[in-house]
Amino acid sequence: MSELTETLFETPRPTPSGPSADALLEGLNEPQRAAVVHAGAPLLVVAGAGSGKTRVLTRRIAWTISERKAHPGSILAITFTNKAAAEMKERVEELVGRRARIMWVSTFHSACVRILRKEIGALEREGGTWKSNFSIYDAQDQKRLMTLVVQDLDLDPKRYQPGALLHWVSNHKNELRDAEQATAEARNKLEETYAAAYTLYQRRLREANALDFDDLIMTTVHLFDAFPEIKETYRRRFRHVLVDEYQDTNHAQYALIHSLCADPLEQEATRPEGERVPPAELMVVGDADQSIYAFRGANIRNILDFEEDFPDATTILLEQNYRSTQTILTAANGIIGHNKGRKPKRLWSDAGDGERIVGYVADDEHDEARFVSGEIDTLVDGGAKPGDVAVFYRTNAQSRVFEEIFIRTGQPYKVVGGVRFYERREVRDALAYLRMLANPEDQVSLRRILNTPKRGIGDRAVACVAAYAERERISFWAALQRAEEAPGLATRSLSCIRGFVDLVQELQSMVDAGERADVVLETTLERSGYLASLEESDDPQDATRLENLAELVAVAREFAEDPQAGPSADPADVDAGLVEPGLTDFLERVALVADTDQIPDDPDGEDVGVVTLMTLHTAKGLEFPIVFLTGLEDGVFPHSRALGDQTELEEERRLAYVGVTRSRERLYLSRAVVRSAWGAPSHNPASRFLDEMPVDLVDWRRTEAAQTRWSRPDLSGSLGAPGGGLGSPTASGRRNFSAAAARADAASKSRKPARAIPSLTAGDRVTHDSFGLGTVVSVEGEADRAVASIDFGSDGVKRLLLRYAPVEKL
DNA sequence: GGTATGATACTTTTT
DNA sequence: GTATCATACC
Repeated sequence: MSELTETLFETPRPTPSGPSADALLEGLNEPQRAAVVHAGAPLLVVAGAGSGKTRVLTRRIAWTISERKAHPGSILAITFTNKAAAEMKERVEELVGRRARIMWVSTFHSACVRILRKEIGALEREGGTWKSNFSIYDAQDQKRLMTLVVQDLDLDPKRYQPGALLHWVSNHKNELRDAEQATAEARNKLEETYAAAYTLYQRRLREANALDFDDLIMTTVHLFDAFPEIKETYRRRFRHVLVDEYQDTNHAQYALIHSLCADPLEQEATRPEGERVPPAELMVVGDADQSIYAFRGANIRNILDFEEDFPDATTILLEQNYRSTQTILTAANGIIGHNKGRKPKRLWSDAGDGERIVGYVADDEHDEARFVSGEIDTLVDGGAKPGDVAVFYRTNAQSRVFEEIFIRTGQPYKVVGGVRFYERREVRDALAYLRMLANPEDQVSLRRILNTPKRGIGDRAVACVAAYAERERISFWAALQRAEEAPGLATRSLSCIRGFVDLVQELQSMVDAGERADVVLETTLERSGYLASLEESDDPQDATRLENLAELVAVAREFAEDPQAGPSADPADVDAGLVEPGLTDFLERVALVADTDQIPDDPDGEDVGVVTLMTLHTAKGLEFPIVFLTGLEDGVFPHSRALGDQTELEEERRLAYVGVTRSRERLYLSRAVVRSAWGAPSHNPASRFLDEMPVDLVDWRRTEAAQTRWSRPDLSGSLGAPGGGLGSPTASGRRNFSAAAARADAASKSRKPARAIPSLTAGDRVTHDSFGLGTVVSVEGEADRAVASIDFGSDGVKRLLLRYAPVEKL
């Protein structure tokens, strides 16, 4: 950071008149300026990787406020993560001062929660209306609830896997199709069952006064449809709507934006001219080439069709990259150029060619990790900071070998993602207690902690109470309070339940008194015996659990003392007195905030930072001077699930594009000839993405270790002489095939024989965990390894590699 | 009702 | 490699 910028930050807060127009446009190129000052018609900014889109967004907001005199409260800016939202707000505040605080800058989900907390009372549910203290169910809660639904409907959980059902439900919600519609559209027995599960699942959510992530969006859209006057309130309020990462929006999110920013026809018909609410001014920013969440419902068509959806739209293209060397961009362009049907776009840089890309073909994943580790040592010796280095991989499981070697060599590192803090068992248990206290109808949370720690309320007792609740049409919590009346309950169980009910009531009185979140949490952990049970245990893991709980208490305390600090804090709410240090607001904060704090900020000055490990998905939006892109093998990256499916392969390619463009100065590419995936070693050919880059950009290397290995007689085999040119990754892969075979053979001797795949033929109906219901089109292959083409309806035909998988489990 | 054991499946994932 | 689940036992 230059002295100049530092002084700039130290100048006093901008006066109410704000910065000068010149300052807001300073340092921007022509298309960037055009995007900042554009007024009126909907605007699409196609922003290539590293083209300064965040700068454009923040400057545009500042421009709108200070030059076009928009009220900050009339601005709604949507980002994909809370971290991005916090950063954007901060940067706008630096430009226009404190008044920027009342803007809404948040994720789709947070924005919807804020609307729903205020308005959801308008919507009906069984025996009343929704209450604003609703719980928010995440993936784990959803799975628990769906498991209960499968039990209630007496379905075979093998045939109807909760995960597959949820995927199906989620797809419907993203498309704004509710359970009634799904039921009406069901064309066969199987789909009817799926729809029945959807229906009951939604009923259970309503009974629990709970919404899942997808509901947050869908319900808001439905609310706007059902109550035009509510929609109008928000249309009047938001005059300027900005959406970041538009390529990752799904249909429901699109509909939400559309209802705020399109000129509704029905309005023109029913209202006199003067009373119409004109549409908000819309700007969306995105890059179709970086769309990597289609598998989660994101619809890349939203960005591709923008000009048709908003007929008078303007499009601005940002192609100049300010991040990477031309070498890196040429490689990235080479890869992404292989995708069909994309709008032409070519990133360029005036930063010069820079370093050549380094490639490495490893013997196996350990060798690959050794190479990365050794290379980092060399770089650090040459003056690089460990914090400048990132290691990317396709799946979280691949992080292990890197961790092993870094631990051994003493290289400090940080893994981003994987098992997150808020997904740890003890943290979720603690939060389940709190959620159940805040919303006693929340059955999933209640049942989670009912017998945690063990207090003698087992499956039998739970079943009795559940049956009683069902019969009396009362909530599970109400049934617990009246457990004496439940038939078939053992006296022993009954007294255990009484003890639990007393505990909860005592804790609830604390919540009702408006006690601070951290106090409630600590008391709960204490009185419930949860802490004691961990303290008594001699499982070493439980010591860590205690630490994590202490950390959670610290988070709660921080929140209670200053509700406006923290990544998703919304000063607008705080100023309006909406956020209180109590339980509901704390729960909302943790429900919608992932552990973004894990990602280290740019290391400045003395801080050398540590090496960062993460998946390619997590890497999106970040940048590092030095990047290692590992596991470049067909079957790993691109992922085996995507092989043979054009659509998915293109998404993998975009992921490769994202990975490559994260790098500023140096890029390393590596692959392993043999890699152990769950038990058996497998031999994978070089990733096709390697062949898609211009050959002359990459220097292929090998190390001493690899040389010795190849010259060992038992490993070199008869397929070819060791050594020789290394130019082609495919050639060296071949050479090592016998090594792979030898190891695979040795491994298989100590392993029990693989189970054959039961016959699977065209026409069979199957379920898949992610894609839901499908019909088999064809199967090719042998006993323990086959490729099946399966038609998953709206998801298209997939080709899946089956390994020892029984049909039903696919 | 609780616990130890073994078998089994699962490895993209922001909210 | 590991988390979850079913089962058999106490």
